[in-house]
Amino acid sequence: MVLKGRGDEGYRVESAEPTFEQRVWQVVSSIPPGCVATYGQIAELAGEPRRARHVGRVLGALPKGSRLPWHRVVNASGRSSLPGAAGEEQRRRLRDEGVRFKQSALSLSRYRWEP
DNA sequence: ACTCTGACCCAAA
DNA sequence: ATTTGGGCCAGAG
Repeated sequence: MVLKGRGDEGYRVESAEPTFEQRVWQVVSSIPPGCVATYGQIAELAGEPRRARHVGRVLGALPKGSRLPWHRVVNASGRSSLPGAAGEEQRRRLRDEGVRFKQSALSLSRYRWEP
């Protein structure tokens, strides 16, 4: 249970409805192996269309050894949005799940997760 | 209080 | 195939 101060409004308990961040975690964790989802798709599934960017921010804030399958999230063009080594790491993990790349881009029509 | 910057997206040009 | 402009808004300085 998390208590969060809000200045002049005292404290409130954050355990009732999940925050956007928590919904993102939930959605990402349910992407099956060998499938991918786009940032925009995650945002939409989390109930906040047009907030794709924030999904990226949430994922970027994940703790180092997170068990969340962050590598299954790619951008709308089927590419990794991570720079350099991180991007290669993501592609490596996806290849390990059977995803094939064509010049560092995968086919969304083929691998996109459809809940 | 304000500016800058994004693990983004998409329609239009 | 590429570029551009607008939408979005939480952090960091």
